[in-house]
Amino acid sequence: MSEKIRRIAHLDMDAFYASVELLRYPQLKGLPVVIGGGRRKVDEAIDPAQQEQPLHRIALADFPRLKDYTGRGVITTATYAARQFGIGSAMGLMKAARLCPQALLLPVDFPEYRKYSKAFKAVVTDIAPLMEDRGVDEVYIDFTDVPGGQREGGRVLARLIQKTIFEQTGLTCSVGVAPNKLLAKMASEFNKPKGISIIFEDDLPGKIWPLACRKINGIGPKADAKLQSLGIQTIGELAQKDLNWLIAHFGQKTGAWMYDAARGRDERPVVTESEPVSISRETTFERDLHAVRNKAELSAIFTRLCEQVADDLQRKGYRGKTIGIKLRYDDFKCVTRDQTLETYVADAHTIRHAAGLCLKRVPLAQPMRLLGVRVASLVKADSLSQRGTDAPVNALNTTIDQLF
DNA sequence: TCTGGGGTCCTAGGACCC
DNA sequence: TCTGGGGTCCTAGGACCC
Repeated sequence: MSEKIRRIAHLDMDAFYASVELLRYPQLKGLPVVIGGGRRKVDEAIDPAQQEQPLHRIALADFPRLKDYTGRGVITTATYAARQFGIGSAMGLMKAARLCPQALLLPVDFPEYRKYSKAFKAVVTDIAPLMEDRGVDEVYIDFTDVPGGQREGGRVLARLIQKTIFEQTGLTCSVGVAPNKLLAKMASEFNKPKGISIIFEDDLPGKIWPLACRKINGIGPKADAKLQSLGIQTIGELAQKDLNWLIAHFGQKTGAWMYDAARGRDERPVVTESEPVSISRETTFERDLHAVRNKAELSAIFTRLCEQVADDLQRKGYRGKTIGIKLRYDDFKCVTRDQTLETYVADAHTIRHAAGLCLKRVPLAQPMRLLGVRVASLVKADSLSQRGTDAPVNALNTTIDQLF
């Protein structure tokens, strides 16, 4: 019997939101469909007489079209048929409407996607318990010690998971299995949709080095542009640079990380649980607002954001002591301010007060398009002193808590 | 009528302490 | 008086990801 080797899988649902919508609206199969905006905004694109109807009861001919949409918003997902028109995710809806006015427009329905997300993750953990959640449609799975996880480099187990997810949810996914997360993530992209890719260490020169550096999870547009300006296009070219050269150009941490990444090295474990670092709410306004001219409107939005954050904190059982705001001006420039309090809080009033002080430290002459409220330095509410929600957490309290 | 919302992590400077 | 460190916390900005 051969020795066990580390086998990490990355599983990525195929066109997740669109696939969930197609389960509900099979009549949309093959048509250009775009998902984006909220139901209310999308409603405005429907005949007023139909607006109270659930979408599934609206005839295909009456479905909202991209051309009838007005306002801000971006595309979350576009079906393959829509992509043929040059439409892609993160594109503005208005721009997409110019490219394909007749495309059908569906509102984003997060509760529905979450339902399917839970369902497919339950299938995964049933079969392989060491799963790391990477968002609504992605997970890492440690195959190493799972029965069958070593067979054919992980292909047998990947096939089983794929098949069971399809049986339970009707959704398809792609899986990459490799010696670590870095390579598994790249491998899952290889044969989309419904793909399985198995990568071993020896595959590095043949399958990884020809790829663009941008395929490395963690190299984004900025780092890629800088690499290109240094004459590096592929991961193979990156792997030819020595450590000190990379550190000189990208800094100690990033340089060393790039050096390892290009060699397919990554020791990060699959993490099954983690605590949140911050909780926030933000909103882009329907139109740009000005601190003086639109004071009442802004104030109402600001209060609502604080209430929502407070509600999120309480619902999830956290308190935080760093309160911050974020705003984006009409020219898309962004500023943040934050302030750390003496105590951990989770109530809307305290948050609103602290966030208000932050807002006062920011230039407000320019019209803005977005406002956000954030609470960080989180602790679990039940880990705090018993003496009620407002008990100060100062040095003395901490000492007492530790003593008893 | 360009450009959402919710996150994490890193850097870098200053304050303050040892 | 001058000369260094190291460590932690706080704050602002930015890259990146899903």
